[in-house]
Amino acid sequence: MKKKLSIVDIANALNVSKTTISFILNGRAQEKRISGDLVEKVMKYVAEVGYKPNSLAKSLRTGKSNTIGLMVEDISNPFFASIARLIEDRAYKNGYKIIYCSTDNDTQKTQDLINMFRDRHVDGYIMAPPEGIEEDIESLINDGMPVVLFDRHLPGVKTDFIEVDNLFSTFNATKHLLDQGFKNIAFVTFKSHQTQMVDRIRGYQDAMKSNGLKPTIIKEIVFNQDEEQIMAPLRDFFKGNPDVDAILFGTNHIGTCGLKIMQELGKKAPTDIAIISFDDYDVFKLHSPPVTAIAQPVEEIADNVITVLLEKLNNLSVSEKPQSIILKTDLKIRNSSVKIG
Amino acid sequence: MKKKLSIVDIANALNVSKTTISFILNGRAQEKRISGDLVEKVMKYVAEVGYKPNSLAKSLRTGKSNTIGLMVEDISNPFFASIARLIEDRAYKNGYKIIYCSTDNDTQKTQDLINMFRDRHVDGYIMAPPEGIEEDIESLINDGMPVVLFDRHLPGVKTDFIEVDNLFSTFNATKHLLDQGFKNIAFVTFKSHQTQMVDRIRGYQDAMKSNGLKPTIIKEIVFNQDEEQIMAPLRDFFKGNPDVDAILFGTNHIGTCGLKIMQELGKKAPTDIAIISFDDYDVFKLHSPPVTAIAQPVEEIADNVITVLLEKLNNLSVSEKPQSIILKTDLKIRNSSVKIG
DNA sequence: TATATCCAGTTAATCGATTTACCATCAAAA
DNA sequence: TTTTGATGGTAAATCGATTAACTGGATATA
Repeated sequence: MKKKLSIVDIANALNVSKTTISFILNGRAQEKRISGDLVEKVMKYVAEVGYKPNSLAKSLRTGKSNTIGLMVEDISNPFFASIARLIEDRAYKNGYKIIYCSTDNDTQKTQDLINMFRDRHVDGYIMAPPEGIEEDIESLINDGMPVVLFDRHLPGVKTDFIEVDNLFSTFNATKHLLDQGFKNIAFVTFKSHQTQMVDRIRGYQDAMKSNGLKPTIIKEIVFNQDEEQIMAPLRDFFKGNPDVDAILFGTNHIGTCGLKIMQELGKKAPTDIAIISFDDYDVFKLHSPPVTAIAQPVEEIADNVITVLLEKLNNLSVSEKPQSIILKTDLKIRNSSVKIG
Repeated sequence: MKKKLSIVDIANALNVSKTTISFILNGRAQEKRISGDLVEKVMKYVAEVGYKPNSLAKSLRTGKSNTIGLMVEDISNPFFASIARLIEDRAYKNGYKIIYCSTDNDTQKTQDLINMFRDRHVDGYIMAPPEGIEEDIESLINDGMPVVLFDRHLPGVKTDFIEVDNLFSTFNATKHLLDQGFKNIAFVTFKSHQTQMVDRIRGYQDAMKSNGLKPTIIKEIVFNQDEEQIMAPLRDFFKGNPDVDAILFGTNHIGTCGLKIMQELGKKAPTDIAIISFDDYDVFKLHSPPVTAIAQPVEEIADNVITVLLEKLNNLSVSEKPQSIILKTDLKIRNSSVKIG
């Protein structure tokens, strides 16, 4: 177990002060008038022995950790997993590491995680915030930490966020169902007061009303890690509402559970019930017949998130007006929502 | 922006030396004979002002970072995402944070990532290693770092690993197809010399041979982030082999791509071609008809991985014999592989 | 009486960097 | 001759913890 080299070892080996080594390694040689000869000698030796500065020590001194904290609802959800993946790539390319975790939409857990991130001196935060976390986020912002929210935002909190046009997306999807001749359209989703969910429900309601229909069939299910806790109420809903002819699901997860229940009950889409789900992914594409879905622009979201955060990390432009970026979704119309007969 | 409190601030406020504070906070008060009165006073004050030790400074001094580096092939793949999720949960419960990244099975990228992890002083490594990384892993182990591999292992390298019985799994799946009366069975997978893939191919070959058939229809596709790079050769394969009546796919990703191609070409499973894929997930469960799949015990894998790593982190039992844990898979038989007619 | 042991802590070194403040030397300018 | 300025660096403080070694006084033992 060879001991790791420190800057002192380098300094001693070359008979130079560690200050000089530090300046050279940080590209401040010119500014500090270190001779080209010495710079070359040091660089060569450093490369030769493979010396790398200890980043803990560096972080302790400078206060920067080159780490970004990423908090999503659930990293095993394909929507969040693919965004995490894209963010990871861009972050690494820019010299940042990612520490991530899943909040489970649990306020207490999220608070603990924020404390942990804080404690670890992450340089910036990216999060899909749960409810009730406003104060903690504000406190972060007051302490000068860059925070970028995505997928949803916190109404009172002044910070940048990236999300999609949820209201229009479900409005448009509901319209699509109405245009196909469906009337008893239900909206099934997770129970939540988060902005994205409120907007999705509103979109559904607005579309129904604009067609003179009552948007009354709304089923909200409590978020739970254990899938059976979601399946049970969903099953009840299907059994209790036999006259529903179309369902709009609020997220990919609940949409997938819905498909499972339909499989269980032997119901076919779209002949028995037409289906549209928020968040497109392979399950919907490959379902036969394929399921119409509201596709979020995952790459664009990830790109915008990391771009905004990097801007904040680089400019120290503290108090520019926060950006709100609203992206468009794409209603992928597949034949499952065509009314037959 | 309130300044963060340091141990010195606490010491000054209470007129006590910082050493004493440190001992108390680290539960060494008894051992160091600090009076109960003082302990109480310090604890109370610390709780009151919400002081938290700076973990960077702590890590710098102690050499421990309470961080685990997790490297998977691709965090957006459901198999790895769910394992990551489970590991994350257990790690946090035990006071460890996770830094993760995707290797893309790229040796160079993985080397860079290992260096980064090393640089960040992670306390332990969990990885699904790509090819050609043997030396780097050995160097980690020589430096006394705990390393646990999963999903595959590196034959020459002496370290713990957790994986499934790949050979039996594909043997069994192939047998199942043979029992159904299929004869022209193909094995389609990613090109790889990794142990899990070698075993999976062997399982297929052994089963075919044991039935007196030639296991010649093997298609290996180069791993690529860009899905179309996978789809194209796969499409060619389907078109070029019209007499294949069943396919065993080596991973969920390639299985999913296979389903997409079949959808494209209007081929139905199992009437046109029977399908079995390694790695079970929603896409296979919900496909109609559902796809038979080899389910890996994701929770068990994650559990074993983190348990073994935590053992290594706690015991400093340096040189016990490394454990090789081989778990069983479960062939989820669904009707798509029933030969009809 | 001299020495050892127990208290209840404290001093100072240390981890490995960054950064502020300073110091010789020499040439040119006043 | 003294002052100024550039050149090419270095010494020491600092970030915020942990930890080995020590201290001064009271009590117990030889």
